[in-house]
Amino acid sequence: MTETLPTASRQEQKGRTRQAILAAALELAQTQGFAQISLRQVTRGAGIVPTAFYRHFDSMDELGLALVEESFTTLRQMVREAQRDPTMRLNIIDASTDVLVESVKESKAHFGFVARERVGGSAAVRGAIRHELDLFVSELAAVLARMPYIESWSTDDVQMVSRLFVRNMVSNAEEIVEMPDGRPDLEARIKEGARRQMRLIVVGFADWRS
Amino acid sequence: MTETLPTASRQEQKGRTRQAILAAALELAQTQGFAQISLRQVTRGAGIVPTAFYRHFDSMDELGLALVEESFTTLRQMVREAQRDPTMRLNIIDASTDVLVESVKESKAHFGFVARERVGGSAAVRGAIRHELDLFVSELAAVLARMPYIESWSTDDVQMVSRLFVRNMVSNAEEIVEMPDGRPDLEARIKEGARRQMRLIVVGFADWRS
DNA sequence: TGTACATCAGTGAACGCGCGTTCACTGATGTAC
DNA sequence: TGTACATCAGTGAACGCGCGTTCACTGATGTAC
Repeated sequence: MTETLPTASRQEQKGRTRQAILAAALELAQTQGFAQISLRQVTRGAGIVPTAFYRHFDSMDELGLALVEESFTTLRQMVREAQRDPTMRLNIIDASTDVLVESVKESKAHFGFVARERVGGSAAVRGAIRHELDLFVSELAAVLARMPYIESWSTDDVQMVSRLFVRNMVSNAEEIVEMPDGRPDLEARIKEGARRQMRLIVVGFADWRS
Repeated sequence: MTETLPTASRQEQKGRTRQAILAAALELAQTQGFAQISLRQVTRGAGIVPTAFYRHFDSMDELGLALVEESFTTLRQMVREAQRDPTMRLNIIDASTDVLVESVKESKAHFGFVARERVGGSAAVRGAIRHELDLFVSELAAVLARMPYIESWSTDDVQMVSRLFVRNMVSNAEEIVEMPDGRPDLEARIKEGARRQMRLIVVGFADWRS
């Protein structure tokens, strides 16, 4: 792409093109899956010529890994938001369900990317997502361990609860991503289901320990 | 393919080629995902020329739908086996976990196909799997409803339990499919996790009702 | 501040490749008499 | 049982297409003096 804005430094412009590539790839991946999209489709979507792609990424696999990174930044932001939420101390289950649903609706593309490519992507992308999800489970466990009520549990139990939470998070994110727009009834159903599942896990583990 | 066995009738031979196509596609889909494999790869694997493919399927999508059907036949066989298992009456949770793990190990390709293509496949295949899984949830609910202990629950609760069971079944099947061979320690871990999750669901719903 | 040169993001032509699909065909199996 | 014809699973050549990647290039931005 040639110069369009008067104040663009070389590196600003390069960054903007990189973002355009990432955005185009994320958009295309939503309908076809990342493994199905071609380098040429991406560059067409980003408004550059195919060969310019190589100024930013060595291969489609590297672009995929960049999208994994971007997606997990979004996920971690969700957890940070949840921690800041004051209603969290009063009612973990309802508050975190609300944060999950709102976050997923806000970043459908990133959550959908993780849910889809976790299992359907190329070997490299799949591996990176697995690794990030494992990290994420441990990070969430560290957060949960400091919560009232949970703080008395064993490390193993907290890790297990975290694993189940993340599994449910991925499942529910899948459902929300595929939810057609303008169906508040469906959203309420999914939310109620997510709440019940969380309660099942928390109550179940409390019973366990007693 | 020209005649090889002396007793092959035309339709027997056709059926054998069809099976070779299905087997080759299932095998290739395991490593690359069904959406990533080409008609020519499949026919190469099946030992026929690309154009012969059209004697059996109109398109790769139709082949995918045939694999969905085949896979769910395997899944339903698992439920039937579980129902015949006499230890089921005594301990639903342990017995059904055992049946699940054994069935998945025995039919990794089919379970992997469902877990993978449910979310990563083409629109047609994805849709067919969603539909079959919904049916499967209802069928399992009908089976569960006749179980001692559960038979007193509300229809809604049984449906919800069935949904959670199937969700956990898919998650655990994913893990077992990806399990490297010859790791009985990992298998035991997954089995123990699956047992705990089932117990969480069953105990959680019992509490619910009281 | 002005000039001469370096850098480098994006261009455009060209390539060889595997793809899905068409078509006319072959020759073994199946059927009618 | 033998012959003549029909069926049809699998063949092989050919096609146009989008793909990833190479290469020499252009021209605006950046830098040294």
